[in-house]
Amino acid sequence: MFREARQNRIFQDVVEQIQEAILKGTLKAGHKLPPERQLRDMFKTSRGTLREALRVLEQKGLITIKTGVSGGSIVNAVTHRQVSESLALLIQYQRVSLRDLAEFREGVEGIVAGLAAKRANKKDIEQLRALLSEAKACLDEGASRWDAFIRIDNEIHLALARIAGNPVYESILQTIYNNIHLYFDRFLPREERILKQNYRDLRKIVIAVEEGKTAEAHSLVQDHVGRFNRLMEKNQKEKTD
Amino acid sequence: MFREARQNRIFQDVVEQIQEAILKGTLKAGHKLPPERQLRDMFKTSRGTLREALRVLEQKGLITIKTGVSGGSIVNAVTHRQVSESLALLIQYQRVSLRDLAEFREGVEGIVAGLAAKRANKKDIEQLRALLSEAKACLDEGASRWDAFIRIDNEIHLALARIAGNPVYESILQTIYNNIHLYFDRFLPREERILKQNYRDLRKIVIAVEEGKTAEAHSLVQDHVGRFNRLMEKNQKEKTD
DNA sequence: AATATAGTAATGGTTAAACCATTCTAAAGC
DNA sequence: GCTTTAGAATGGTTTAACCATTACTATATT
Repeated sequence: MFREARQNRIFQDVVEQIQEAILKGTLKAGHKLPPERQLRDMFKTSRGTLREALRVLEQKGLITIKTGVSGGSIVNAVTHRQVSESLALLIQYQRVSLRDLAEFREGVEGIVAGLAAKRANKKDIEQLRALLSEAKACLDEGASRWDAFIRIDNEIHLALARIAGNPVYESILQTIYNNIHLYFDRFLPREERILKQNYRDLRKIVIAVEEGKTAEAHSLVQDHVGRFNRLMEKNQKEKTD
Repeated sequence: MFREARQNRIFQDVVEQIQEAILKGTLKAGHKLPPERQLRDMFKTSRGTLREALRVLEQKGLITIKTGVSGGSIVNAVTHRQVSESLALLIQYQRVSLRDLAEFREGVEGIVAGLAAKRANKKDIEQLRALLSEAKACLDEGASRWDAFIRIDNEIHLALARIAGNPVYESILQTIYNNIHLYFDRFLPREERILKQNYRDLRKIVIAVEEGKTAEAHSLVQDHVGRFNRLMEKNQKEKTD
């Protein structure tokens, strides 16, 4: 299955071989790698070195490691993986300001909405409609479901990214949404008036996508994201004053 | 300097502590961590576990490890680091098509150019002008410097991203340019006519930025990137036919 | 029979001590 | 003064053992 390891840094060679196998599709998502002690023999190396290699692969997001019997290293799907630690780190440690993120989202999500309007098929529309009615339901149930509403709101944005059909946009926005909740939790005002406004925005957006109106979808999303961002920014100012 | 390690996965705890110190600025870029054997004592763990932690930090791009006396783990700068392996992996293994990347660049670089035109100061303009005359020089020296010309072309694009003043756009575009050369090398036709056209594009773009014409900068860059992409795509088709 | 409980084995996580490989520095020799 | 060589400091690797977690199975209890 694998070559014997060579090179200065043996673990690096092991990483490359396994990565190669995963990315070339020899090892498919969901497959389980042999146990560490067996891999050690296959690569003719020591367990410590092999574990350093697995650590790197885990950090790259290529495998997930579980303990216990029937645990082990499981191959992750290559697509849809987070575009990365690094962007996540930048966001988490706020080297990137809320304003920066907001500006980015306004620009990029506008483009994505335009593409989505151009490319949505019948099934995509159905998904958007389903999310929309979930959102409505949350809103009707009152304050207890507001967090669920916000989650669905995000899902609609990510659905648009998927529908846009470009994995670059999709993975980047996914990374951003995976981390932006840090800001949402702190600065997003939970008021019915605001959430209802959001719902009306989303509804208009879905309709524009459904009717294939690219320019309208673009500007609607831009406005929606922009309004959202200004709200958070105002809230941020008030909290830090 | 550090707490003693705890948690299920000890190396994870070590990673977090060192990462915290780096991102909070306690450990500054260029600083050297103590040798492994000393860190092992500080964290009251074993060298193997400690090395797994260092491997993770290295993979995250937070430290660089060198062998030999006066080697060791050196802290990297947090900013301007690659937005990541993952996007890089997607590009390198061509899970992302040239078409996807092209579409992304057309959209995003257009936005960035608009922002740059709005925000460029005198010094920024000087930098752009300098790059532009370097590019001209390469072009005049003929075919031997064409690769240098392409490099400078990329630098101008990245300069615009920096001038736009949003680290999110900047790091993402940097990651893309760090990897896209794989496509350039294969599919970019080296013809004087094309490079000259590129130079004229760049010149117009710099002038638009200089004069603060945001909309013009936006559409010029979009056209420039678009033309470039169509060329590569045509070349890709011919080569794979 | 259904359900708890305890045992068992497979797997990753950790430790320890030694040795190897690389690289800088300083002493030795010319 | 230059070159060569020896030493030491550092990361890289190996080995062998033990610990911790978890799924499954056999047993005991109801």
